[in-house]
Amino acid sequence: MKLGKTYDPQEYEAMIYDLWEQSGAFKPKEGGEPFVTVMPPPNANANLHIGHALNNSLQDIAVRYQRMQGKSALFLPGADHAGFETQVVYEKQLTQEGKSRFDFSRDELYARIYEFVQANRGNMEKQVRAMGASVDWSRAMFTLDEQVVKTTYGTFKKMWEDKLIYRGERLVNYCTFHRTGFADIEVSYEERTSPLYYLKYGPFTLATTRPETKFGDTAVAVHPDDKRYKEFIGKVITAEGLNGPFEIRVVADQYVDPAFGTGAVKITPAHDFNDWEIAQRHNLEAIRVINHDGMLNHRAGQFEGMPVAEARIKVAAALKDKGLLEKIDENYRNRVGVCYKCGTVIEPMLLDQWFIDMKRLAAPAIKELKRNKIAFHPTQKLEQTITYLETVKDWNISRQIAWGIPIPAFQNTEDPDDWIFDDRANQEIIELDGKTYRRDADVFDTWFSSGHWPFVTLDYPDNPDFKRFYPNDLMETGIDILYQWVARMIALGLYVTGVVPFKNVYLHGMVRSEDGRKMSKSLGNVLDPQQVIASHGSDALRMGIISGRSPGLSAAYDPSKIDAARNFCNKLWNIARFVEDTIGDNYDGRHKATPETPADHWILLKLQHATEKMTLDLENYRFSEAYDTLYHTVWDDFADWYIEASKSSPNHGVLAYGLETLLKLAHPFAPFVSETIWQTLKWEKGLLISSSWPVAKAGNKEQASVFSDLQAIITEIRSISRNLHLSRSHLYHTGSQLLTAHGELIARMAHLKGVSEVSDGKGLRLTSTKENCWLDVDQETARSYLGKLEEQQTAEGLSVERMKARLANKSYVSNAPKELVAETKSNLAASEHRLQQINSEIDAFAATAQDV
RNA sequence: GGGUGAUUAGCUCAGUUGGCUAGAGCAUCUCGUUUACACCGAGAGGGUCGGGGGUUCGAGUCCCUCAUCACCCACCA
Repeated sequence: MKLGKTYDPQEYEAMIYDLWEQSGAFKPKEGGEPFVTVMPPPNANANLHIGHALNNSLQDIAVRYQRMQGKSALFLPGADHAGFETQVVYEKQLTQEGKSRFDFSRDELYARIYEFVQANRGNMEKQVRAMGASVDWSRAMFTLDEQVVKTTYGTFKKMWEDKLIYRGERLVNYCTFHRTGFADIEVSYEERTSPLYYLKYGPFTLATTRPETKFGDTAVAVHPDDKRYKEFIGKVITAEGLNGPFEIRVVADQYVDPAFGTGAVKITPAHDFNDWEIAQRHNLEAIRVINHDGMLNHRAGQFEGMPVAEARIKVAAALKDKGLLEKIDENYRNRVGVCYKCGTVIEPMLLDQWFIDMKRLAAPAIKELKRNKIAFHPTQKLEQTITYLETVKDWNISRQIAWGIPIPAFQNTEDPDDWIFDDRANQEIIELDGKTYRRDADVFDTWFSSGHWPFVTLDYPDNPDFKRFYPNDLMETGIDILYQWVARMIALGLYVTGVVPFKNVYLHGMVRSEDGRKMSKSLGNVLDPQQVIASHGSDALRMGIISGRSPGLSAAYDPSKIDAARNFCNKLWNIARFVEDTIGDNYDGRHKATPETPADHWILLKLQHATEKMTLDLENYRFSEAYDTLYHTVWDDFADWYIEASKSSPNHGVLAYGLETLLKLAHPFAPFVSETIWQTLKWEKGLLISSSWPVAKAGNKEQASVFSDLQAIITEIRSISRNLHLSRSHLYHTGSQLLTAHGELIARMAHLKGVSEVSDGKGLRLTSTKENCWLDVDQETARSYLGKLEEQQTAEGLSVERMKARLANKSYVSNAPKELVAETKSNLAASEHRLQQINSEIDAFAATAQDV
């Protein structure tokens, strides 16, 4: 294969992915220690966003690395039916057609959404492929697959039997637009200005933001110690209302803050969470005033059929007319719960729902977490997860939507209290023991079933996959769903399987837009990964997106990093072109990477260090650091130094070995370009994806340090040349073996006319080396360098002073590690030598200055 | 109200257990077409690591404190 001048990802990526897939490399190999990670399932019918790109990249880097380490690596893909999310999308489409979900029965709606999802499926998987994810497609799982449903039902039944699940009428966060309840965690809050109305209630004045709920009031509450109201506690008082006088109880409760408003509060148990709590304590009736459509009901009399917001104003006005409204504080700020999808104000609504007793479910999980059974990256998130599980309230898992897994609970049509579990949930009506049961119309919260993901994907409990690959090694997902998903997976996984579901949790932060804002569809600043892949290639996206990123921290998307990564691919490409050109078509002695020159030793040592560093970083999930090492080893060490040096004396074995090593190190990060190049290596028959992680070959340290000396000389010459605007100067030395041996190399790399031996030095003496050598410049030109030399003299002098002071400090010498002290000593010696060189060079100038 | 994180070069960000002259990419300036690459090469400039205290031989890193920003949790009638 003749390689083009620049790497064109478009030309190779699809082909390479096919090659991998057809080779079976994505499947875990038989036997061996497993490494397992399951993909957080992207929405089946939506496009991947940049967060998925980050997620997939991190997981795939880990998997490819572990695969090359010889593990039986499994990256298991999936697709999410995404319950409510998808239904919302479908509802929008219905709206455009002038229809509403309420035009259909839940079963009809389910069928329609199913078709909708089927029609749009496949796109997402294509995009996962385009990102290079090395997933085992044969094990792909959809969150509505029979396996998932079956296992979820099994858990529901087990929890039912363990009394971890209960059905009850409770206040639930309810969106009157979508007409479904939510879990606490799904409600978002907005700070708003809400008028605070002061209502007259018999002897009380009480402050409320919700006068329209007064028809559901069943008490007035005061603080037990509030002297103002002592006489009323426990009494029933009479107050004037809109429709004449009414009676209401006065209760005392610690919850009431005497300092807020008037210290007296109306209690509406059916529409306020705190009031509900108080009602439980005082045995108060709960009267519904608001219907599921968000309208007031008959309880509100003349206001029946009015939406809440309108009723609020009208009720206040009516109260005012009757002289029952004392005042309105228009500037009151409070936080209002809203639906995270549509922004509709969440109404606390009394509903019969299924709840999970989270205290009991979470307790064993908390215990395991405290025993450090799961390593968190970043580590601080462990503590936060524990705190969350310790304080979490019971979890409402019923959703009044169509798109989801039906709840396998049936109610006796004759006896509302008679609920049974039955997994024939595909039927609406079942008969049992001569009785008729009707299925609960609701579906599960999608997070209830996705809480099973780490094992349901492995065909829990009987499939050998489960026994082999559970628990997972790595769960990688966004930090935004730590509680929503990760915490619940841990609790549910432990409950169902008896083992925590994964050993490591890696939480990536959010990818923000370039200007640092949140990326969102509504802001119109989302970035399509497909576009990045089209313009820069998949590898560039992978590396650019993980570069400089820390777990748990949000960071802006930086296109310059994608550019850099694209250029990096091209650098690799051209290294390959050079190496393959240099070693020629007949090369086949790849095992003889015998170092000869100092440069050979030096690059072997560099490759060894890079391998060690990257291995350590990848083992510890420090992706960005590993990439950084790769980048600079490839670019700075191999391309800029080794290749340039090898133009003087090419060592085919080391060049080939170096290229192979770099391709291996690069492969987890840049799988496409590395594999593409690998396929051009004549002596390699297999696939890079299936090859092994490099084993470091050590170079000789002393030989390597000779090359470091040469680098110092070359760098100094380049610097002086640039500073003095020299071009093609000459270097003289007085019998230096180093310079005699490597004159050609230095001349080439420092862009000199030549290097030659003389009996007496003249010109500008180099100060970075122990060798006696001079750049051939006239006194006039050399003198113009004096300023620079003096700067160096000052800096070097400071450095010497600092190190001397340090070594004079007895505490340092006795407390600091021995190696460090030794290093300081040798650095001091080197520094002193350099200073001496600089000093004598400056003195020489002074001498010649007097001559003039 | 409680909690967590962030504050490092013009911009976006690294910096693992405290270790000596704090890094990267991009941007800037100067030069350069020497048989891989202009998606390039060489050189250079740019930071009192948010402020103030403390611990230590040594602090970007640990402790205290203040400030600013971000996020999470609770949720105010």
